[in-house]
Amino acid sequence: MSDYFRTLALGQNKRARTRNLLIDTAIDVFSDKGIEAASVQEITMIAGLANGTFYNHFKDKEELAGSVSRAIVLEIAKRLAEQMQGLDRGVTRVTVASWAFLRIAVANGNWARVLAYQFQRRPVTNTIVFQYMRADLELAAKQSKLDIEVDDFLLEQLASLMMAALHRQLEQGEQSAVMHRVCESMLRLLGLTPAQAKREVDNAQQHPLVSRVVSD
Amino acid sequence: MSDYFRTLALGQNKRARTRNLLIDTAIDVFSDKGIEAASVQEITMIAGLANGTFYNHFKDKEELAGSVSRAIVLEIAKRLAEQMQGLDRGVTRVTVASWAFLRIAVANGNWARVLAYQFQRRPVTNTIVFQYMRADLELAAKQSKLDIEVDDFLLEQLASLMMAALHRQLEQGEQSAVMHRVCESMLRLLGLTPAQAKREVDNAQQHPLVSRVVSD
Amino acid sequence: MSDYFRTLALGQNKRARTRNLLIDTAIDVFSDKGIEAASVQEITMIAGLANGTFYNHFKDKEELAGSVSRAIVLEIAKRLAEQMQGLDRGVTRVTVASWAFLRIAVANGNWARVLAYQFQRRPVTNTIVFQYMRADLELAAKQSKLDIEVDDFLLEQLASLMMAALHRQLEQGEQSAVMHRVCESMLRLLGLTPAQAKREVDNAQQHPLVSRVVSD
Amino acid sequence: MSDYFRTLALGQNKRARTRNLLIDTAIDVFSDKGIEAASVQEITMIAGLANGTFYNHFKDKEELAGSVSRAIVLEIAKRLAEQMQGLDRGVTRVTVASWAFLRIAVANGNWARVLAYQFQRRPVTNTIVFQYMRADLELAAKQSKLDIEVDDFLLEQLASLMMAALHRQLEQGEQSAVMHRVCESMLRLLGLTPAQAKREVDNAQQHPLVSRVVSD
DNA sequence: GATGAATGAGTATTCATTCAT
DNA sequence: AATGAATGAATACTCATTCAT
Repeated sequence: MSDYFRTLALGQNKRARTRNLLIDTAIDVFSDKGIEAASVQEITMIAGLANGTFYNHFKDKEELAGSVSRAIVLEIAKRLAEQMQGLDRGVTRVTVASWAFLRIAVANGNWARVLAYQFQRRPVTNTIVFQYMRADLELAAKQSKLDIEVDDFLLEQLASLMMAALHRQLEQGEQSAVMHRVCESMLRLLGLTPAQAKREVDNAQQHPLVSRVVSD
Repeated sequence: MSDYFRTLALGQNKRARTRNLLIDTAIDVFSDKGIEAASVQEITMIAGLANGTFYNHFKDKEELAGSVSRAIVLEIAKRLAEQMQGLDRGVTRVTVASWAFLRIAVANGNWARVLAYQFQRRPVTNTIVFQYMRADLELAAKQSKLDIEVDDFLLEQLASLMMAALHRQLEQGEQSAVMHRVCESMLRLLGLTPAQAKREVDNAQQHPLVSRVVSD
Repeated sequence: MSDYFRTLALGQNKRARTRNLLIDTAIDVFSDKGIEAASVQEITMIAGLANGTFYNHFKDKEELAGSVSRAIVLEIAKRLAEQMQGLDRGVTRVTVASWAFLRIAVANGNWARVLAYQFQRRPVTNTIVFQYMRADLELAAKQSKLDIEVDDFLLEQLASLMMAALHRQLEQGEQSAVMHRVCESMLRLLGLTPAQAKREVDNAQQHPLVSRVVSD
Repeated sequence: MSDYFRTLALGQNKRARTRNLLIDTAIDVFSDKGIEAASVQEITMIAGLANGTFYNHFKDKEELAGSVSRAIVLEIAKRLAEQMQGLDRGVTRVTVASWAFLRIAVANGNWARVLAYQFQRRPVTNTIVFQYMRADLELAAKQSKLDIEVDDFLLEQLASLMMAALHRQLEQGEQSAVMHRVCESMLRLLGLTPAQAKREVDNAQQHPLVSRVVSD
């Protein structure tokens, strides 16, 4: 059973610990049977809490689902932000961030599943990660004179490609080939030629965020 | 209220007529509140039928959802097949078919919504339309020496782009700009340069399946 | 699938043939899942008839259940009557009849099951077989000066012993040991000593109705 | 309305009290219309509880039926055990226990009905009462050199005789004659002569468990 | 803050029965 | 006689939510 967020809250007060226990449990249950099919009762039971405790922390399942995805995305964003500080080339940033995002999500199988479920329900493009992505895209567009319009629809298209990659890997296990390919697709979509796209992705693969992940 | 499939069944026996009435009603209800949230009771009530009648025609809601999407996709495929007989250029076929598919789905607002809901639940790439798409892609790859691998994952990526376009138009109404753009994206993803992609889509827009639709 | 009663009705009119088809089918379904759990719809479907046809022949499931058990019991009684004409010793008649009844019922596995189910629902002691049984008991009581009172309660006790034997054999297959034992129990209940009871049953086992059955 | 088990739970926590309220109510409803025909809704309504409360205590009606019969049988067994401590003669124990069991069940009219219904559904011979019975039978067989084989089938035969007596008294009211007679039958079945059986039952009738019951 | 028993609306599903064809 | 589509009452079961302790 996941204990990621519970562990993060170890030093905090009881309220925070119980809340994160619920989030950890929800990640497991959501990823197991989907968000719709999961019931509050099952989550609290598995968490070893009483039924009513849930409502001391969340208004309803919807709020929980939002908190869960936000917590996951925030956690991934935090790791990305730390390591991408040096990069100042937009295209590289986009490529490395996409690949690393997928990698981290899939490495935590349950995170990927929950994000995939949540993406079906509400667009993810307004999450923090995609706000960073938008900045990187604008940087890349300016630097590389890309033939694109950086707007919501572009982000949605890129996001849906990433989700297609998540789905595929949830069925077939983590595969760097899938990530390589979807990153190429994203760059092609941004206007790079197949050859350029391939070269960019090959380079990105060298970045610690990506390569280290591959090896561990 | 939709009456598309009911109308198709006008000449047939009562069983077929009731069945298609249920399908028409389900399209409305599904598109209104989603497939999960829709209840059998609501569908039968709106259809003006008794609760139990549903189960004379479908095992459960899942079977209905499958029948509904299949009926819609088949209907779209039928229209496409008729009009695309003359086209023998792979890239053109892919472009026209994608645009026309989107156009027909969105023109029947409820069809698009149901397909979008169903796509979240099961991959649509094994439906008839995507079997045609695969053939066209193989043709295009050979004729135009595209740098792609025609496999399931390619289809899934293309499908997810189309669904992104559907979603967008469901929120903001039918827009040829959105379709133009997503078709360009698809072609870029197949390896065409932005300029080539734009030219292809501009040409496709002249095809009756696309332009006529725009006008009706 | 059973076709016993259908075959009996081969020469008769269509009404009789359909009716007996329903009876045959009901025997199968009743014996498979019990009378309560069986549904009219399942019976007609398996019979290859339309739903509504049932009600041309029976008022409801209860009437069918009655007809089915009556048909079975009558059929068994007919076979017994033919072969027991020569016997004029009451105790022998009771023993042979009981054993033969059990044997025939169990040999038609489905008959035994249906009788067992029906016995739970209504006392069987007013069926024709038990009317014969009563006569034989009275004969035996007079001839052998048995210390019994031949009344409904005696018949019910004997019937419940026979049903216990049926149940046992339905679980474990036909076993002459079970029949031998339950017949001894019945005779003990009628006041015979264990030794007498054993002797009577040993003799009864020679009777064609019993021994022939054992061999076929 | 029964309140036997509710009363037993008076000192316990609310959960136990509600549970026993459901058991008491179920005894009434089961005995009124049978276990199959009873509905969960009716039971909760009569108990004055909400529909869903049922499922906080029992998985389904089947589990309730099991709990109800177990509670009844356990209660009867408890009373028997207390009062039969002095008896060390197997045949007497069997006779007294059988008679007392029947008497207690019938005195609580609804208990007898529920047991009769449940017996039709699952063999009762593996309940606690019949485990005691088996021990007593083995004792009796050794002490009195009975010509019997103490196994499941013997218990089933004896149980079915007892149920025949229950049925009879449910229709016609409690009658010591019926009990006297079925106890004689049981002893005959164990190999006693009619005269011995009668004497044993006459003696057993003097035992407090039996005679006191008769008087209260 | 946590508990957990109780609630009751909501949903799926079955099935005997009717009746027009 | 048979058909079979339609009915709708009946029932089981789930689950978000409340609230007294």
